[in-house]
Amino acid sequence: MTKMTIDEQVALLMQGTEYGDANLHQAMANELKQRLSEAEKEGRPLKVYCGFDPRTSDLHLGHTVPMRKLRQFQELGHEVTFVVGNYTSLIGDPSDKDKLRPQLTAEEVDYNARTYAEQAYKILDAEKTKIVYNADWLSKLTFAELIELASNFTIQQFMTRENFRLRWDKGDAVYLHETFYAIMQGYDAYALRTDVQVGGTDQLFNIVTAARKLMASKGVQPNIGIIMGILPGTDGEVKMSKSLGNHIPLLATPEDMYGKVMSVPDKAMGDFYRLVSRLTPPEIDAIEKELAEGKVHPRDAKMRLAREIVSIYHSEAAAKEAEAAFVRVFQQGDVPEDMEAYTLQAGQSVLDVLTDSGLVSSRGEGRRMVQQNAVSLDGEKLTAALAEFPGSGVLRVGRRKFIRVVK
RNA sequence: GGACGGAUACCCAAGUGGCCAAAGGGGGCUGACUGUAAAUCAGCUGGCAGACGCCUUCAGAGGUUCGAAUCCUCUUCCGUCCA
Repeated sequence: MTKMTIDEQVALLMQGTEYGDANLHQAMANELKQRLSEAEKEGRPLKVYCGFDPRTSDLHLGHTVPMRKLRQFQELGHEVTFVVGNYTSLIGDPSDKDKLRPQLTAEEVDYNARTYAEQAYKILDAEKTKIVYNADWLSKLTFAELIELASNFTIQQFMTRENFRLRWDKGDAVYLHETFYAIMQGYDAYALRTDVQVGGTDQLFNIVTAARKLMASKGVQPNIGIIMGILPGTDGEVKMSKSLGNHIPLLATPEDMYGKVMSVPDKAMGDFYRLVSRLTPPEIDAIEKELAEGKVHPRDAKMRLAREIVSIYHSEAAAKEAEAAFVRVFQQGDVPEDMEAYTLQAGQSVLDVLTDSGLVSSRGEGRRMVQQNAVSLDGEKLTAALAEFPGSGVLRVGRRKFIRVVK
């Protein structure tokens, strides 16, 4: 990447951030700018870190938002540390939930941490990434030290946090150990002596309140918080999450990933561009301007986005192929080029084939699909569930389920 | 430790002896319309059969009853208030 001015760096690094408060945003941007120039004068890179909670091994696009940000720092020549929260995971961060999270076993955390890092290297530059485990320092803290750390905070501070507040007001349990999470995260920042900490809006309190306060009390310069906006799911409404079923897994096939991106509502396109693409602020501004002026069809802007995302996790070639398949199936109403084959058995009814091939999960659902005109063979609607299956061809159920039936 | 209240299908939530496979909403699916977008409209949304009907399901285990998601007992989990 060509050398950017400090202002350009700040613009890039603040892209996609979300502080929920203009003053805080401005304060962080100012501090970042100042810290960048200090570092430049001293001829050192900024130390940047982000903690990852390895509670799942199946990452999706939403998890990559802070990683993307770390990558930007790397490209600007800064030093990135990837902190695996193997100790904090034992507690379970209460931040993004209105419910208590389950605690994981050490083995689960360990397994997840490894697969997490592997997938993270799709985004991060492995050469330039340092991976550390926070159990290395957190497990050594004594009770006396914890008391000292904890004395920086009041119950009131925690109770003003929305997620605790909500639970408190609802009369739900707020466990004492949940408050340790913020303290531990703050201690991470202190232990690493970093300039910048990246995290999602759900980490705002941990990063901006807990970490900064704790660092200050320890006499080190508080870290700057880069608080990333939340990536919405394929519904465009709420946070991407596997449990809500609106996620795009990193391990999705190119076609699937492409299709899922295309199904994202237009209104969420900007968030996707800013949070999970490699485009720079000026490039994104240009796209949004063209969209606003009607020079670009929203569909085409989204196709570009889909291509971009598939390119990151697969390859440019795979993205082109996925796009071709998408155009073929959904824009031209044709069938995919390759699909699974199913061998027709003698005497099978339409319903038999639907269930046996796994296109539907029960005979009831199969009947429903037929009744609802969702089943076709080579483009001909099949309207009798119990009729004998006509013969070989491409069997389609709904918009996106296909199978090749052969004899 | 004491006194209460709760656990219903993917989620929220009604239902307090038969008319309950269980209202309503959300979500999901299908169709129409589209740009596989949004919005909108219509239908579907436990399993088998698809005409009647049968089976499994309302935290778990027993019981009362011709009949229980609904009543009783015990168990598990959760919450509230008091200490």
